Amino acid sequence: MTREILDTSPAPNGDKPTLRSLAEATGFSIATISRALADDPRIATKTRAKVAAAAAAAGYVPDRAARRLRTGRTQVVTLLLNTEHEFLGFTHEFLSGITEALRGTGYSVNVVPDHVGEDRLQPVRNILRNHLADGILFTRTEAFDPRVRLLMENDFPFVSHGRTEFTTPHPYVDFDNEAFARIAVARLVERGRNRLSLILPEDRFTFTQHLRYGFLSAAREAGVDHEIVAGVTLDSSAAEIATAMRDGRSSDTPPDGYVCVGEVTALVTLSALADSGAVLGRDADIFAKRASPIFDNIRPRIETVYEDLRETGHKMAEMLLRRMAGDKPEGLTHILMPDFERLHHS
Amino acid sequence: MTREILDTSPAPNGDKPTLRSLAEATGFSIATISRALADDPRIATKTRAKVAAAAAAAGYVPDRAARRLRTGRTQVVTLLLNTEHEFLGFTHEFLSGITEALRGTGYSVNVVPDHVGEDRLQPVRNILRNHLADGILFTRTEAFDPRVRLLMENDFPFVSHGRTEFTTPHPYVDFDNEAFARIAVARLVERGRNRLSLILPEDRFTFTQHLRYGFLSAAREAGVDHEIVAGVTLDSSAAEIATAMRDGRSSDTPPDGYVCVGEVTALVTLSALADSGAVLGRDADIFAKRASPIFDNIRPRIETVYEDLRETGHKMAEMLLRRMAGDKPEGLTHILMPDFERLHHS
DNA sequence: AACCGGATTTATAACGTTTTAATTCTGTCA
DNA sequence: TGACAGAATTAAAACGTTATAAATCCGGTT
Repeated sequence: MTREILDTSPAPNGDKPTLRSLAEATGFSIATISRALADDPRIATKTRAKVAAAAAAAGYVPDRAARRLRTGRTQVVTLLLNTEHEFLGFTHEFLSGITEALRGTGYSVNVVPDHVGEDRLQPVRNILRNHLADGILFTRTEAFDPRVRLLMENDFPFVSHGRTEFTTPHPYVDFDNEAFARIAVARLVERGRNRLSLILPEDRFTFTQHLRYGFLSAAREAGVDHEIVAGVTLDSSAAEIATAMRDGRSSDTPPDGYVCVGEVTALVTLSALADSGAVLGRDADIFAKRASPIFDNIRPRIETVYEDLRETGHKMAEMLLRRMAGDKPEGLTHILMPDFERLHHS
Repeated sequence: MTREILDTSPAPNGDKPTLRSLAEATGFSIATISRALADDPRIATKTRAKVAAAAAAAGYVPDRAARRLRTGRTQVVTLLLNTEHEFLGFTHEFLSGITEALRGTGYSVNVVPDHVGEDRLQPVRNILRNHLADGILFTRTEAFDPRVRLLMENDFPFVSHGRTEFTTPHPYVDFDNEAFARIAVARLVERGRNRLSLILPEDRFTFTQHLRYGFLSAAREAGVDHEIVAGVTLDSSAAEIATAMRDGRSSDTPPDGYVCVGEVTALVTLSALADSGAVLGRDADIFAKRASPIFDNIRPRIETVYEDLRETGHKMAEMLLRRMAGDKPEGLTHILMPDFERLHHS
């Protein structure tokens, strides 16, 4: 009878160690146990040691729900992840970097889809309103990204992948896309190319401007012809990009140097060249940015530079940890440089 | 004075609607509000309507921490994700499928790294012990996967990507790798190839056995020579695979038909062929499985079949939802077939 | 010997839910 | 008129934590 009544407690409990069970085991009160585990100096050192031992013996782990309810802290980091387009391998490397940095910190990663076409603010509002996370990471940052504005207004910890043009500083990790574009132009010009072509991402993203500026100014400085392909972006389908490429090839003066910001674009360019009878190295050259090792095995070989997304994710998560711990946003920025070395990434 | 004391509540609250605030607003008790929102038939229909209206007006959303503490349900699904190796695009497509299926269900995805080299059981134990999720998804399933055993013992909801050889049924989604291997062999043989070669994943994974069986039996039936490359697996570094490939090419009777289970292997094979002076279509052919659209733009073209990982993730999440809702594991299995159609995946 | 102050400890009230057991309302029937 | 069953509501406890405010303890003074 009695056991039936007791049995109705919501969590079967079993024997999960809790502050209460530790209190009973050690003879101290729940409050003392709690403080001792937090290493509160008001608790006698000897007591703290005893409690720590008991906790270890019982394998005590604080209940996240209870702590969260009481403190309002979730111990969760949300990643707003674009699930439409991907830079090959982006998601994998990026996410791996994040989980790696968060390992052992007690924080876990929560993935929420971010659709560029829809309202990008909605998931953020949801997180803010219901305190669904202690911090946010996101990608594909826009020049005046509304998410950045909203999060700054609420003084909510976040790190963006990519800069913005807001004057107030905020934590970010970015790749130096301007430097990439300049390097790409320089290398192609060195090879004697003088009609350069570039396909940009959508205008809204900040890095699009960096790429444009780097490409245009380097090309002007070098005094070579150059074009930014119209009507198509990095996120266009492979088929659309292929069509645009073919159109370009059939011009009287087709480009002879291609700067490719993504792997898909690079492959499409490569196949468009092959399909139009042009020979790489003779009729044109390609310089591409890549995030995965596959280009080591693409033939003909093309020159590439590596964007380390694992490192990017790692750095972003580290910064977010600091920000959540209360650090001021000021110093928390990092810019990764194009990497020439990483040629034989396993 | 008084306001200072009131101000010490841990969550600033602000004006976040809660059961209590709804109770005050409507004049009903907290218990009634709770039941009304759950559509409990014991509450008068009129009352339920009033409460629903008030909740909607206030934009009430139940507090996850409180509900979790009370009920023990987390509303979280954990994905054990391999962060070492990746099938190109695997993570992105798979994760997208999962989040898509979970959209609007109130469940969120939590990503926890799974290192095949280390103890794969540890994250699972952690989740079970501390009730960190209501369900688990994982990949790279082994024939007698200890995670499956542990989860079944605890009657904890999960869906594996890949089958096991346990006799007790459990939910899974798998790709028909045996069919893939048979098709690959058949196509290569049709093209007149009679010395086939295959690089397998590590032996521990169930799908390795399916691939092996499909390959060996199809090759025997067709009466062609065949080999499974020794000393190297799908997860070996590109460099190691390349070396093995080159060794194979320099034999007296090099293979003339390659079955490639992953994209990296296919690209390495392609580059090894090119580097050794062999011409695709004349000296050898490749048949590959792919999970991303890039092969449309690889030249020379190779024949491929598509494994839809977005669909895989979607199905797995759907099944997990059913399982968490209490469905029996019996019917919850699904096997995806190799897809020939998906040639121009955007 | 009573007392004081700093060092330790503890009772207790939240945090926002769900749910058991009890209570209050209805209208009906004797 | 009063009792009563059924419908509708509610008080209160609990989930496991943290933190406020109050209560003990102890050695050293007066």
